[in-house]
Amino acid sequence: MSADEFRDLAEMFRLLGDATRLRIVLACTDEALKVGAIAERLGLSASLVSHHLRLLRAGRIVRAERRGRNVFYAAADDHIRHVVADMVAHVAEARGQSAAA
Amino acid sequence: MSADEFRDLAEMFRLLGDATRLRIVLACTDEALKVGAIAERLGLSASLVSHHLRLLRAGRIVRAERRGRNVFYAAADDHIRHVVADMVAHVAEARGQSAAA
DNA sequence: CAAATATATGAATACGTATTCATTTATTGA
DNA sequence: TCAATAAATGAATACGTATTCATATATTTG
Repeated sequence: MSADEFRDLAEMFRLLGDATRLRIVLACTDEALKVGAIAERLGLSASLVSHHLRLLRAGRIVRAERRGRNVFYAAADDHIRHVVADMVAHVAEARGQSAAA
Repeated sequence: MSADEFRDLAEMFRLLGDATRLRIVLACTDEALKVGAIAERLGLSASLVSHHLRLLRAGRIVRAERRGRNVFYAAADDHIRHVVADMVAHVAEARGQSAAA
């Protein structure tokens, strides 16, 4: 693995490792949502959501698309969706197998 | 996904999201290594490695086995190995496809 | 253009935590 | 038991960053 790949890998884990950001990512994995909708759905301020979305976009975990005065966010690509789904599955399996936290 | 699963998921990402810890995990994914060997290989103090290993062990990402005065660490199970390998592959693919950071 | 709405941004702060250093606890061998 | 080696631990610190608040920018509508 190259140094660049390692950097990307650590960065991706880091971005997903914050509970608020992870909730945001999970919220817009299946459907594109506008900032306000994410904020409302998760009970967060639009400002906070926007700040996190900027980081997620910079890390190419989500992509943004402007439609009128709204900006819709969604998982950046199938890789992201796949990775997140895999991790969810793995955690579920691991829990099923060998007990709790 | 249950609240417990979500907690585990975020915690796992968080633990892997630190570059030093990620290096440690990658170092002992394929073979069990003693603390000193990890430290030497990565150019880190044994103390720092030990601190990180404690967190990784608590998060059930690595497991420890004492042999004499050494303690060997390795990836906790096949789930962890699989997850890490998947992420590495995904990052490599993503880079191959759509450019740089 | 002015008002309204949605999002983004900058600065400030509060909080967590990675790292270091000093010390302590195991474990082995003399 | 004593010395030596390996690992773990606690406290202190330095650093990053999540969150909030105030403000700015874009976009549509009257």
